[in-house]
Amino acid sequence: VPTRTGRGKDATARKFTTGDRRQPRSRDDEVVEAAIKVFSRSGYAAATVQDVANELGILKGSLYHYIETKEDLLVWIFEQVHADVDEIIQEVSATEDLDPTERIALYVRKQVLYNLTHLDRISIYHHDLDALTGERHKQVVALRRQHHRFLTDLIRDAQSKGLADSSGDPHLLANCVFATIIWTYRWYRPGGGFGREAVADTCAAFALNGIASTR
Amino acid sequence: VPTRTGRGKDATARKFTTGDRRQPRSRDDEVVEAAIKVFSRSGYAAATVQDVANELGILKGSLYHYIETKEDLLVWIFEQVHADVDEIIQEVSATEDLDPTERIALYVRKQVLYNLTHLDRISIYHHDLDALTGERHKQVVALRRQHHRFLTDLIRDAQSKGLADSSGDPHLLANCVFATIIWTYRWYRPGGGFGREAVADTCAAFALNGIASTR
Amino acid sequence: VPTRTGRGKDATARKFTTGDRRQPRSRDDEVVEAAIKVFSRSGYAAATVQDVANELGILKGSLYHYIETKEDLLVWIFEQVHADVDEIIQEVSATEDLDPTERIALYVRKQVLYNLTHLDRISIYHHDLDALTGERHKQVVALRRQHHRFLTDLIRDAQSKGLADSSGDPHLLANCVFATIIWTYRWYRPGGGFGREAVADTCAAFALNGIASTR
Amino acid sequence: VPTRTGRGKDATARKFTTGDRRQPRSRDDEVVEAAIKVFSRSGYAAATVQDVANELGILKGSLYHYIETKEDLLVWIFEQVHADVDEIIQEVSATEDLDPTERIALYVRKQVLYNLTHLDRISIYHHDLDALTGERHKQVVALRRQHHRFLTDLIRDAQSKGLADSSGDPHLLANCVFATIIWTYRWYRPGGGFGREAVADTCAAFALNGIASTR
DNA sequence: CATGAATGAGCATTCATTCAT
DNA sequence: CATGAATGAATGCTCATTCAT
Repeated sequence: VPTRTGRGKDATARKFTTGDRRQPRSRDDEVVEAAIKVFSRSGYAAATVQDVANELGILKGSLYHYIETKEDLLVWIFEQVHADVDEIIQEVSATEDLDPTERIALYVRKQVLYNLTHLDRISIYHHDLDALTGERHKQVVALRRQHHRFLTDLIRDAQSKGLADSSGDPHLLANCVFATIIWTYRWYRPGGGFGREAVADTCAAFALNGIASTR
Repeated sequence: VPTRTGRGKDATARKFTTGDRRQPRSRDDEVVEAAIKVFSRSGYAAATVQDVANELGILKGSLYHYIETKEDLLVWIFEQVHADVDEIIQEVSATEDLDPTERIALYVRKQVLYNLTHLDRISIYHHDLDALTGERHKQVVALRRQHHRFLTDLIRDAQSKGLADSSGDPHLLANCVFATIIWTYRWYRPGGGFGREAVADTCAAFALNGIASTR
Repeated sequence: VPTRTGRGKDATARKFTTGDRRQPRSRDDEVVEAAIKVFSRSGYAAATVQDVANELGILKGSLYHYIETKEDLLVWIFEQVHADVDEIIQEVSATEDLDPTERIALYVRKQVLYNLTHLDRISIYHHDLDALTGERHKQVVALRRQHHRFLTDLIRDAQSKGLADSSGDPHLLANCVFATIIWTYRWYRPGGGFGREAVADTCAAFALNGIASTR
Repeated sequence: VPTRTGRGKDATARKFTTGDRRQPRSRDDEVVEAAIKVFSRSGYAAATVQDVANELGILKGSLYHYIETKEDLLVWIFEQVHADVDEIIQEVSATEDLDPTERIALYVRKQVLYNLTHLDRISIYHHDLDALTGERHKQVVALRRQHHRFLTDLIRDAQSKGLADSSGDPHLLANCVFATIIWTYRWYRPGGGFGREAVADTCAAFALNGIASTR
């Protein structure tokens, strides 16, 4: 396992065109998009820099005008997903007049919808974390811990308000809810008979019930 | 294209010492064990045959006395896990006097316990399926579909008996239950404060509630 | 079986600088030339890709910029020889006012001269045919059959015109003539006392006499 | 190309059961026979010791009870062929009342018949000479030079007696005659329509005519 | 920006050979 | 004699990365 002393090509953090904001699509964006397509197909380890270059219609050597290492591509994908996922958490936090369970349901729905709409990114995000090395890996783990805490707090809140069964440990339950959200990337097939909304609803209901108080 | 024209190493299928049966540990078993250790650490793609050989304390070339391809190691791991997992399903099926939800709870508990006890194998089993090629891949996918069907049938049964909420599609719910079971391999850390039994109980309760009829 | 799924290096067939046409020598040509030198020394099977790279003064890995497989080198050599040999046949066919035996003599002379001038290529061409696999092998065999037929027809023609002994089967005699032509690569040593022209003359006379009507 | 300092396993030269002499078939003979079968199929370089062991129905390691190196197998094959070929020359020399051309014809016939009857050995003998290393290689080359001289002398004799065209150099003509004899191993297919005798006759006639005086 | 030749380290796999049992 | 596990060197091939043009 190589060690990599993250000395980014650009001191300033890259700002990717994310989500819906329409901007003139930069070449950097296309590069990440190509990497997403390729890595989601074969996995980061099995994918080659050549594959990404092919997807872009340029030569392997030319790709190195945009990246310094193959891992850069992975890092940028993670950054992009993180930006999107953070935004979801912000939106859920900003919504007013919700009790904890309603907030959890909203979170699950939104996150599942995002996952189903960005299956490729999310596959990489959850499948290839361990391909990140050194500092990069630590950073992502730290961020995920934050997400975990966000959900754990909501669950604890729900429990204390009697809206959720208090016999389960909030950490364990949070993991179960995350399982419900995340695992979708492994089984959902677009155009396979289930609409995204239906899946999001079912997952939200399942998770909600899962932690529900069984009065 | 000449590759792989018979002269197989052993026509008869290998029988691995699986589960609890204590037998004189064969070298083949040690090989698989080493592969499990190595692959679970770095992933199949990133792991090298050299790594496995090192783990065994032999040379890379010597390992080829036991295998024909690196993929063989993966296949054998899958076979072993499959044997174990099939057995769980058999046991759950053979248990008498259970209503569908009780049976689901038993299945979740048993399977989660197995996963937590064999985190390494299970990581590989769920992480590196796509590294299998051709016929092997198809076979595993087919077997998993059987497992999916086993659970789907139980859920449908529970719904028709009023033991589960009928508003969710059994297929989607089965995926959610599997998520709960499987995802444990990604977050559970042995010795991290939660006992296996506690986790199994929580997961089973979560899954049960998840599909339960709530009123 | 995944091997070789397209993404070929170059869809268009390579055109090698063959025979006398003097052109700016392309790197591809140098690669083939190096392969010829190496393979003719030790035989295709015993030669290593490393050897060819050494001959070129580059690293083994660099050679793979030009080839996809070691076999490619062999194929290109065969293509080159075939182009040359076909041309000889064309020239012999195009020559006017020759009776069959004169045409045979011309063919033997030309072909022997070519062989002696390109001993290295021809050694490979006749020694390592069986190293070609699959379709490639079939193609070469088919082409050789054409050459065989060309000569057989000439012999038959000569026999029917009373210019050759009719008691010998044309196929067998063609093989004997080919033996005379081809085997030169095994015994001729440049600078060994015999000039190419002298050898060509002797071979032509030997072959001609060999099939000639003796009375 | 490795260098091998021939320290034979047995100081005394091995005596193989050759030709028709019926003796209790020793295990050594079987080993050589197996090697002949295998090497003639795939060539010495491409054949593996394992292949030979398989052919014998024993394990690779066991084969090393009979040989010291893979090359031993090749050497023994060469020894066997040489014994046979020498015998042919002895017989031709011993035949009385023959003029030089008759003697040449007899030699060609006998040798071609031998080749066609032992295609496998002969293929190896003529194809894999260069796989022999060091002293062994030199010895074989020396022996072949003797054979060449035997034929050259006959041709010179015939020329001086006016039985052959004197315009061709005896050395070159000898090579042409050898070509006719040897090349059969490359084109003759048993059961392919031509009987061995017919081929031998044609070759002898071709060679005879080839050197004949064209008065 | 892009090209494409070159690097060099690494990888899966093969195989002749050895040797304790 | 035979086995089969082990060796160790080599081989074909891949690929991330560099760089002169």
